[in-house]
Amino acid sequence: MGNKALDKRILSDALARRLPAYYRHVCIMLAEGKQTITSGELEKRIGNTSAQVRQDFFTCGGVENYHPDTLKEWLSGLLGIKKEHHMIVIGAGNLGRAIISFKDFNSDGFFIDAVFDNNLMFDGMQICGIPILNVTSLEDYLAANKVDIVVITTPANVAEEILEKSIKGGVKGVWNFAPVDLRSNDKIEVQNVHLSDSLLTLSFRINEKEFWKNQI
Amino acid sequence: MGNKALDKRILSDALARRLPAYYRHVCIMLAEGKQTITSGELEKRIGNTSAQVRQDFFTCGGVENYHPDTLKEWLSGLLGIKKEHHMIVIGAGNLGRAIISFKDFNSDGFFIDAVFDNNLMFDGMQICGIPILNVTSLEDYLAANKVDIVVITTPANVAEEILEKSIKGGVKGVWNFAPVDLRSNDKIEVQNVHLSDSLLTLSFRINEKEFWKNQI
DNA sequence: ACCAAAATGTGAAAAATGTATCATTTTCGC
DNA sequence: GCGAAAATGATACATTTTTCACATTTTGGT
Repeated sequence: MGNKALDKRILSDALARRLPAYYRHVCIMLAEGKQTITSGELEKRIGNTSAQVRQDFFTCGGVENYHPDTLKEWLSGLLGIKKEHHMIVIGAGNLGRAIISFKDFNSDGFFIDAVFDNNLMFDGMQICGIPILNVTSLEDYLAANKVDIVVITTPANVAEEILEKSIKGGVKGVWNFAPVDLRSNDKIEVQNVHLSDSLLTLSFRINEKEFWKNQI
Repeated sequence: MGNKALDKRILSDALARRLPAYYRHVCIMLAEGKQTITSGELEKRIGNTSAQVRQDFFTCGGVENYHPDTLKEWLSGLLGIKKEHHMIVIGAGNLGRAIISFKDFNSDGFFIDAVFDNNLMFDGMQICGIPILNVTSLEDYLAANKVDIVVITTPANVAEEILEKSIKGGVKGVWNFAPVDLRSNDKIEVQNVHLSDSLLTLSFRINEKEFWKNQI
């Protein structure tokens, strides 16, 4: 067989970041009514080479054929989209509300069941039909309900504490927007987003480009 | 000299993504009143090895010393933080509002001057003191005002069009939150964020972990 | 001021990632 | 249904990225 997926156990971050893009473009092509998808077509749309697309698919165990439905099904399986994911959001600020109002996820089986905040003012209120609960009840909630993913949109100083409680509550993953670097471990997966960092990376690229223009 | 920064011209994405984290942690340490920073301390806080920190600094041309102020100053220079950056946001939806209400950037010289939307209902309104303008006036605005960075929080189908107008308007960078893969070129730098992709990557990691648990 | 301990800068080795190649398979027009 | 053209799967190769090793420099205690 010689397939890397079977002995490596953990696929590279680079690949893990490309997979959702493959899924996204396959869904678009499916919606466009395309009958066939080729690695060359994915190359054009996504920007990486067709060889890389094929290599990625190979690394992931290979797909039966390149029909849009097959590909979507196969990628769904890899990404865990077939299952339902129950999420809660910690922090009812602007970012929290923005994430709740995103409708994109729902079609892929991601559901937000509750929002938690420490501001008593919110008590009993709802956002987009989702109840806002007091964060003091978080542990009880986790004990009583199945929660797969916790979304952290709190300030930095409480993020670590939320992570601890999530682990104790048997949560599988944390989607962290607080500006701290939470770490994955064998109990929980963490995805740090760091919006500010991303803006600084952009600023860096702009700066770098101008620097080289001046050098010539 | 043999310093890579001088002949490579473009630093790797991996490094470009780490730089903001260095900056963030140096700022925290500075606020904590630390007198000295070591590569080992950055290792503990960020998670990558001290060797990588040193290698990264070396690749970027090297820093005079590891005093917090020097480091912050040096990283600021690399990231282009010393200059003022004028930004506008396209799309006054939830995400747009969330970004506008972020106060984190301002301290680093990033200012949001205006918001654009195609919904006439918003005309004349403000968000956090920032005026909402009609998107039809975007081109005129770009011609009349210095805009460094355009933030796209629109639906996917208009993102490409906004990019074109940004290029024509002399904008240096685009921070794109629409679920399309806009590309950088020699006229403009693009940073795609793709929140949904990041959630799917998390889902993939959770799924992958469970898969291997079942295999043993 | 001196010595020991710790930290840095740098080149080179090792590991990881991406690209190119090509035999085999599939598709498509006739 | 046949043959040319195109696309894939898998290996080999090249490049990039990370880690290692260690001479040199800096720090901190006595």
